[in-house]
Amino acid sequence: MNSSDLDSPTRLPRQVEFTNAPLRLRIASVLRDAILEGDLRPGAPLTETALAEQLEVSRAPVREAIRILAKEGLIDSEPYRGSRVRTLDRRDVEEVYSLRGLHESFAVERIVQGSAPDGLDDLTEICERMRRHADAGDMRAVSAEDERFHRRMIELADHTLLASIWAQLSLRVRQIMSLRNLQIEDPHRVAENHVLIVEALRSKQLDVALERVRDHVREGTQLVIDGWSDPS
Amino acid sequence: MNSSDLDSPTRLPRQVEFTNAPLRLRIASVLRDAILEGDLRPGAPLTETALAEQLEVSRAPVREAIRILAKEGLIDSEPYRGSRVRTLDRRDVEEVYSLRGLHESFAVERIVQGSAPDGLDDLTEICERMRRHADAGDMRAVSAEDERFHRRMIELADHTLLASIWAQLSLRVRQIMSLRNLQIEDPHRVAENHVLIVEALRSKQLDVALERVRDHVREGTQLVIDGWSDPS
DNA sequence: GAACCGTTGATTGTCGACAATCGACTGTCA
DNA sequence: TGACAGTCGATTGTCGACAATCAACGGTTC
Repeated sequence: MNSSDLDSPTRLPRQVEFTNAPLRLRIASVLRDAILEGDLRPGAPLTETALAEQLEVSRAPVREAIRILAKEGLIDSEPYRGSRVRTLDRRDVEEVYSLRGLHESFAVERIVQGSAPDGLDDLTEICERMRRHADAGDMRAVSAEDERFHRRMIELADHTLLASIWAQLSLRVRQIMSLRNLQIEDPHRVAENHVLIVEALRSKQLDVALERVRDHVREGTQLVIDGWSDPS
Repeated sequence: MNSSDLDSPTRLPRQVEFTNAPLRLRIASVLRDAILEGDLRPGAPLTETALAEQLEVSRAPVREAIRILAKEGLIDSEPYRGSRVRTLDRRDVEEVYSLRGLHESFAVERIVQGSAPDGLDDLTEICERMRRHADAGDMRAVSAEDERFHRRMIELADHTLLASIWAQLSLRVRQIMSLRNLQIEDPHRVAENHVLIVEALRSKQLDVALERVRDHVREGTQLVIDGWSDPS
């Protein structure tokens, strides 16, 4: 398997540290990226044989990679029937975002209760970078920092199981983001929202922090849902 | 693969409908039960070759079964190093139960908001059975109904993603239950607690319902944590 | 024409063999 | 003695071939 398979243009330069990880993980990574970037559209069939040929590996690791992604919720598999990229309807979007809100709220509670005041500095840093990118009009970079912000926030909750569930949700969120039609969000407003959350966390105002996180998620949900077109 | 493998005494009579499901699922089921019943203790190594021989199948489906259980959080796998039944320390227990509380609370919110008033009858039925078993002193049956109660409650929240995450948590809870040293819970009290929850749901008193669910989970947590001995 | 029933092609499921990796062991050398 | 390189055994990783399964197709029968 050599890179630049599965997709003609640029792909898979990052994460070269995978060099001698098990093949299944590398393949899973390739497929995951393809799905999250929207190169593999929902409903697209993933047949083991075809993928194995394209990637020039045997079916075994491809098969395992597909299973991995199935467990991550990015792929639907049916015994003896094959696998397809999972399709997302409005209900799926609502479910993902509602649970996202739930878990972020939980994280906020734990952060306010717990100590770890220095970890908040990381969040502030991310906010600053986000604002700089917003000034530069680099929406892509803003999104990247956005994701980093929330992941770091979850980490600060110091809860392994929460983090692992969050990781799954986060994948789904990314898939949704890659599919939504329009992304008309004011980057400066986004950056400001995050600053407000950090401030509330820092001053340990639980209610305020919860309110702001919920607003933030609600806002994102609304934006995505509004522009959503179901695969009907 | 014939049943009564992997464990000399009685096992695997239930779920015969699996007859021609893929082998990996049947194997996963066998292993899952073994772990959940405590037959496979935490830390026990699971080597593909050995299991394949014991079960008289090839390594491929065993391998996939192990992967399935790894994703379910019952097994720890390390590349090239092998797999072991996951060990649980006090922190794991706290994490599992805290998330359990979070998700049940979320379910309660949705049930109170949503319609589905007839689904609550199921819960009432389960409570009645639970009480009967409590009268008969059949603690095992009470536990079974307990689990059924909570699963049904989650279903009533009508949230697919929640249900799937809950299923994972539920497995962990069962593993914990199978390992805890003592189970000194008054069955009648347990039954009564569940009745109270249903009443609050029926009258749509969100705050009351939430409080009761949280108390219920907190009670269970305390009971388990107190009798917990870390693998040190 | 509709229900039934093999056939067929595509796909996944299962298998046994071989390769790659890792940790532990061992023997050497300073 | 202690550090280091090489070897060895155990285990997982990968492979290609064959078997099982399923849906769709087409022919047969009534």
